[in-house]
This record gives sequence, C-alpha cells and structure tokens, in this order.
Amino acid sequence: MTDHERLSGFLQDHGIQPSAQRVAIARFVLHTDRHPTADEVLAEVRRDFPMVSRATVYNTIRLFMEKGLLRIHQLEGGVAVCDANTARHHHFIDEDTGEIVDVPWDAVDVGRLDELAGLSVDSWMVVMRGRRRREPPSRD
Amino acid sequence: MTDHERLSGFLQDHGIQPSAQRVAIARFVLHTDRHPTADEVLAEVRRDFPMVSRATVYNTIRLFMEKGLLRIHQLEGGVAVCDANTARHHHFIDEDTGEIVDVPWDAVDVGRLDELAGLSVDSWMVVMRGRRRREPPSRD
DNA sequence: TTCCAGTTTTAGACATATTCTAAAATCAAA
DNA sequence: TTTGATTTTAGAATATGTCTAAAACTGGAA
Ligand SMILES: [Mn+2]
Ligand SMILES: [Mn+2]
Ligand SMILES: [Zn+2]
Ligand SMILES: [Zn+2]
Repeated sequence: MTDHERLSGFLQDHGIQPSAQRVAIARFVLHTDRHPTADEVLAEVRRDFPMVSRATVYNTIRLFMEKGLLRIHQLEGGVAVCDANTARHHHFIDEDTGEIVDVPWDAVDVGRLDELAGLSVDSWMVVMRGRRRREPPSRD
Repeated sequence: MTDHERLSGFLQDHGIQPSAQRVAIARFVLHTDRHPTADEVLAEVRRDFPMVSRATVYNTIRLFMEKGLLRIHQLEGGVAVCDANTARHHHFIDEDTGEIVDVPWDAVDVGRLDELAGLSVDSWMVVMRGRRRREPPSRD
C-alpha cells in the first residue's frame, strides 16, 4: 500500500473526501512535530505539488481542524500555526529563534484551577518562554 | 491638580514626553483591567479626541510598552491586546464572549518547570479557556 | 518674544496574514 | 456518458500592523 493510499484512507476515515491536494497537505502537516504556519505549509507542499493555491491550503487546514485532525494556535507574532499534536500539551517558545516546542502534559504540574471564583475552566495550557539549553554532556 | 496634570507627570516620571494625544491614550489604556486592542483604543480615544490618528495610537502603545507601562499579548484571533497589568499574572478567555480576564499569579500553582530537559524557562503564563460562571447566591 | 532644532503627529502608502468570490476543474454516482 | 455536487483556483477584499515623509508642535536659546 502506498503512502498516498494510506493517507487517503485516513482522511476518509475522518469524513474527509481525499483529493490530491488534501493528501499532499496532510502528508506534510499531519506528520510533523513542528508548528508550521500556513505559508510554510504552502511552500513545503509546493515542492511536490507546485500548482497548489494558497486558498486551498487555508481551506484544507481549516477543514482538518474542524475534523479534529489538528489544532490552530495563535502563540505570537500575529501568525497562526498548525499543531498536529491533538493531545493535551503545553508550549515552550524559544525567544531567540521563535521555535515552538511541545512540552508533555505530565511534565508540568498545574493546580487549583477549580478554585477560581466565577470562572469555569474547560481547558488550559502553560505557555513558557526562554531559550533552549545545550544539553550537558552525558557521562555514560 | 487635574487628571490631565497627574497623567502628564506620570508619563514624565517614566521618561515619556507628554503630549495631548499621549495623555488621552494613557487615560484610557493605563487605567483599565480590560485588554483592549489597538482599534478599541483608537475608537475610545477618538470619542474625546476625534482627530487622533491610527499611527499615533500604535506608536504610543509601543512606546508605553518599551517604557514598561503596559504589555502586549497575542492571546487569540490574530489581534494584539494591551495589558495595563504589568505584574505577573495568568489569563482566562471566555469562549462565549472573547473577554480576557486576569487571574492572579498566586491563584494558580505551576510546578516542575525547572525540570524540563533542554529548556531554560524564563517566564510563563497559564492560558485558560472556559465560561464565566454566575456566582452562586452567597448566604451571609 | 522670536527663532530654531528636535520631537511628535498625521494621512496615506505599504506589508503581511487571512478570508471571500465566482468561475473553472474535478469527481462520484446514476 | 451525463450531471449535479464538490473542490480548486486566481485574484479581490479585508484585517491588522508598520513605514514614510511632510506638517504641526514644543521647549529652550537668543
Ligand atoms: Mn500580563
Ligand atoms: Mn491578521
Ligand atoms: Zn504543540
Ligand atoms: Zn492581563
């Protein structure tokens, strides 16, 4: 079974009529741990599929979001980014590079959100800022 | 002492040359617990000062930010909002109204940010989403 | 006071991100 | 094959924010 066939079936399983454009976009945006902007998706998809239009990329990203295949965040800079990680998690933003890094849900403790008077909290996320740290050399 | 004189001195104390426009913008944006967008600031300031320009509002908001009088957040919807609360705090977004509500720093526990491998966290904020809850009637 | 150099404001152009429109292309089903 | 619905497309439109260069203003020096 080809990669295209597998992705095609995956889209169908989620109620999305597959098309060549949608499969090409899915291949890039649903299998990355980066957080690409629509323009980055467009540029990447055009490498293999040069005639794809900007409108299709925006339409398809929104469709994938509506079908629950990705999330869209506005974390900074007036640009929306796609997030293929649909499980709950937190985000770290490298202030030098702008890179957005996923932080596992269980790696951070958040408490007492149920005690906020007058606010019914349905979901939450910790947004951290800082710099990536060089790992200290491991002495195995 | 008039309100204008007080604000004027406040701006001077922070290294900002006061002008009629800057005082009018400061009056609205530095004394609110809402989180207005630049366009909301423009509309509000124009009620008293109809000839103020959009460029001046953007320039002044940025100047106030550079001088530490407010912060700017990108919380959702591709619009930047002004935050006159410069102390550390968290944010709750009402998903029905879009309203942004400040949550005191000490009302939420956040832990283990220092244990994230490879990430040096300088600052963080919890972004919560949900609905405002009607207060239950207090039986005093 | 008047003058002047620096600062501030302004309208509008420009830039960027996203959505909308309406026609063309494609597709699925009969 | 026909056909009606869906999808894609180029480009226009909209939304948010920045830049430019000229005009207006300001605070001291003369
Ligand atoms: Mn804040
Ligand atoms: Mn935008
Ligand atoms: Zn993520
Ligand atoms: Zn706030």
